[in-house]
Amino acid sequence: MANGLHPRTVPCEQCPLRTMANFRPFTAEELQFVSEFKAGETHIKAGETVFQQGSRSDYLFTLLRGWMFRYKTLPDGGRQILNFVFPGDFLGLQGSILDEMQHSAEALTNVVLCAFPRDRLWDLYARFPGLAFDVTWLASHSEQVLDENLLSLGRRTSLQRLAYLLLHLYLRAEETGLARDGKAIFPFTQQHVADTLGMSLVHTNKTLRRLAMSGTMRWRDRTFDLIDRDGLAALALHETNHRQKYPLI
Amino acid sequence: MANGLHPRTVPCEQCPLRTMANFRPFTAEELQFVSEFKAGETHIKAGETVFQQGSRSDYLFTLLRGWMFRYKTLPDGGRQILNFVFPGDFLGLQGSILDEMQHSAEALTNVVLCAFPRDRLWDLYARFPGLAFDVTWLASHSEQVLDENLLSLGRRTSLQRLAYLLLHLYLRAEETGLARDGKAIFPFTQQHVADTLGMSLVHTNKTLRRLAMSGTMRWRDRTFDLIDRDGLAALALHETNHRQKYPLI
DNA sequence: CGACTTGTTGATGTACATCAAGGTACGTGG
DNA sequence: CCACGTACCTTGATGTACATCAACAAGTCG
Repeated sequence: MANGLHPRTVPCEQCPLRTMANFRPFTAEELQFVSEFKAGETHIKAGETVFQQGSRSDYLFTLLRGWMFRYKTLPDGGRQILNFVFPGDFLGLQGSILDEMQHSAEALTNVVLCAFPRDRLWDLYARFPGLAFDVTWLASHSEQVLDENLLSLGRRTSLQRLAYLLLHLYLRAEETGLARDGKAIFPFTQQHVADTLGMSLVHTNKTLRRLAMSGTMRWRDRTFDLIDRDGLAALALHETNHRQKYPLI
Repeated sequence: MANGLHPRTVPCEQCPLRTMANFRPFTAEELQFVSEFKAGETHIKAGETVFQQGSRSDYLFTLLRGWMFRYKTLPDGGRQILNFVFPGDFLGLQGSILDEMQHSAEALTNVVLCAFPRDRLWDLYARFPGLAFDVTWLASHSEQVLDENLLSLGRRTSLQRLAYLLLHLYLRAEETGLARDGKAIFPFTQQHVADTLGMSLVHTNKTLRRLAMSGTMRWRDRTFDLIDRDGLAALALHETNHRQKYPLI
């Protein structure tokens, strides 16, 4: 396509996301508008990046298929992963609405994004308040996730942080159809986890080992097994003496 | 007032915030709607709290006058400050739009808030897309601040975090008319800073001491002096060897 | 009445000993 | 080659404990 977009492979009328539990049904008019608002798709291979910190993007995106993450880089090369992006999530709204991006986004798997031209967002607000409301809901919801991550980084121990993150990722994956029956494919490495939790790779590895010994989960070869959901949640949240409950950690 | 709100002391037509640089001018219709949307004011004394984690609030708020902060508490009593709230900021949008609050908000000074009934937010979206757009803008903007804080907590050293936070607070204060000529009243204690940056009070104190020795700022008796803006920014951002530049830190 | 002590509290400053996390180096296995 | 695993030593951050200082209230005495 002339604008660099891929022609659509999925008509909005048959969007697989619409059947997910956390999506409200669209009216016929809304559906038609969205369908026409969608300028095309962006297909990205694992490891590639959608937009770069400091650049402008003409489009807003919705993740249709795959895993991504948003991150920031420091001048010294350090990377902080801000959050993981799941199907249905908005991308590109964060860096205020019209300004330069203050973060980058990278694909963990091959990925399909729906692209919406930024300069027509105003139309959406003017003509479909219900959709505008949804956009705000998404923004405020992702803010809540960031709040929780901030709490993790600031106040939880490395073991708690790790337990919280893995549980959170599993639950999000389950919500979006990327996991079931306690099993998920996690398409990221320990380095990604380290960059999310603000700890070194080595320490992440050691902590992961300790967490595995609790027997609440297993993560090997990209495969995550949630064995004891409540146990993992307890490790994430409570300030119990873990060594009493799990002498091996 | 029957609903527990204070009658308005400031008519929206003369709202002092409207003259601030970062506010776009309202149309007459918008102004009239906002004025009628505002159910009243909430007056809070320093140290009191507007809403509590886990509670529901019937109102959305805009901070009209004073300083506040949002925070979360852990079962063990730990507190993480999520961000500081300045005049013009929204409060109560974060905990998704209609659900339970996932955080609390406390006043650092005596404070005046404008209260808007949550259940009429839909009206705003339906009738004033421009205002709806503004709401989204505010949400996405505060998300950007959270991104930056996350980067701080995850990847910066304690000295950098501290420099970044103080500079950020000063700049926000300046934007909102609470500071000028490099001087501001900071109505919070070292404990607040510690709870924001995820470090202990003792270590905050030591780091603050080191930062003061760089000569880029001074903070004593609630008074903050920004002495060398660029120097402080450099300490916050660059990974230079600070001891070369400021042998005393 | 006013001035001077005394006690209290909250914020800040400093000195340890202890521990969690980092960094480098060098393994393995696919 | 890259992701993961582990050992070693170093550094940064914590926690406890205690000293300082100012603000404030209560009480005492000239």
